[in-house]
Amino acid sequence: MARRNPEETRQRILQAATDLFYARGIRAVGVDAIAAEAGVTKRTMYKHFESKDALIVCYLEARDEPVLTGLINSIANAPGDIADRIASMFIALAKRAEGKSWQGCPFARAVSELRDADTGDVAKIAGDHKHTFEHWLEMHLAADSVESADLVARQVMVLLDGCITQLLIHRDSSYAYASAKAARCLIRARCP
Amino acid sequence: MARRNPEETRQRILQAATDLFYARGIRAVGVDAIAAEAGVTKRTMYKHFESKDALIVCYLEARDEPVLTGLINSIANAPGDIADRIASMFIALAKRAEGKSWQGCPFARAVSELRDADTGDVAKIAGDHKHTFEHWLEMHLAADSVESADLVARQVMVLLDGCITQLLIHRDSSYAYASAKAARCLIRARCP
DNA sequence: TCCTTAGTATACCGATCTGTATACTAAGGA
DNA sequence: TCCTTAGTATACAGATCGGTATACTAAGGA
Repeated sequence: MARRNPEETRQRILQAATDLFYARGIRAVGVDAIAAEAGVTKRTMYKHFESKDALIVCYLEARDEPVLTGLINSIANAPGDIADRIASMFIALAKRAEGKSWQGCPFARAVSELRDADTGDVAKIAGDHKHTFEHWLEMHLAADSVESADLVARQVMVLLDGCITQLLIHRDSSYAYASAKAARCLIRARCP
Repeated sequence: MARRNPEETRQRILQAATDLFYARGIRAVGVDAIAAEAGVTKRTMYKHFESKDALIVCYLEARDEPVLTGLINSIANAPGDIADRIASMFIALAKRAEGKSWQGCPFARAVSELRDADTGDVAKIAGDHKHTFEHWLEMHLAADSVESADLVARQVMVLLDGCITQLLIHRDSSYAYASAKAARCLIRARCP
């Protein structure tokens, strides 16, 4: 089976790492398991990624765009004003969290798990990801003439990650509905 | 050094496990490191705890009361009405999160980290802990005549864990201030 | 005095961890 | 034809993992 497209092989390895890291946790998954899942020898894996740490970084960097796209679509494709549309994001989240394969936010979980090692890189990737979405929210809130769009965007970020944590612990979608109501309230209300 | 108080030895082991699990993560810490930190041989450790899994469970169960006490005190000892006092909890959290030893919520991190193994036990302990505090909040909100105290308590829980996640990722206390304002708004506002 | 208790010291088990070494194969281009 | 490329197969190194076995010591109570 030689002479395959190298880029395609690289993607298969990255996909295997993504599936396993997300499902079981980063520290819980060994490189042997990743290579086996990708249908590739460990030697080939190390030709494409110099170490497990590098693979972890690539895994997180690769999640940035699809996760953002999913969140943004759940807002952009919803009806109503900006408050309704952001509330819809929480409802969409509740639906996804019902599936067994849903395991929360890969960025928050990576930061939770890797507390001493290369926390620097991981925290930066996670922080950039969260900041990107916060900025997107701020712009869209401002476009709908919401006052203090920066503060409200930040509060929605807090609600989002809090909602994810509650869903992961309780597996009870009513936390998403409470979060949706809170978001609507914070976006619409004129708070002192 | 024989003939020590067994209960005191057990506590020393549990304290070492607590320090290491919280600082570095549960999967990242080996039983050898815990025994060494406790100044005890591995053999002694296994006389007090039958396995690492049992030690993990004891670690989490032992965190329940002190964590709750800390949160409750940061509310009970603050001035103002219930909205002000709950807002103070977020400010106190921001202060604690400035310290390097602060690493977020031990329960949420344990659930994040242990996704396949004995997730059952761990998720139950974490869920009970969160529910206990949510119930405490609900009672105190109701005592101050806040409408929909159950909903508002749930929303404060979402804000709390979201705030912790943001603080852990960004290490930026302004997220706590935004959370405090959100909590005040949700407690005081009459939302549709 | 003797036995139980609580612990130490040390060594080991098999498994798994990240990572590397050696040797081979099949596809395609010059 | 021959060389480079992309990969396989297998084995192993050195460390660490959770957990156990053997043999010993020192403090107290009966």
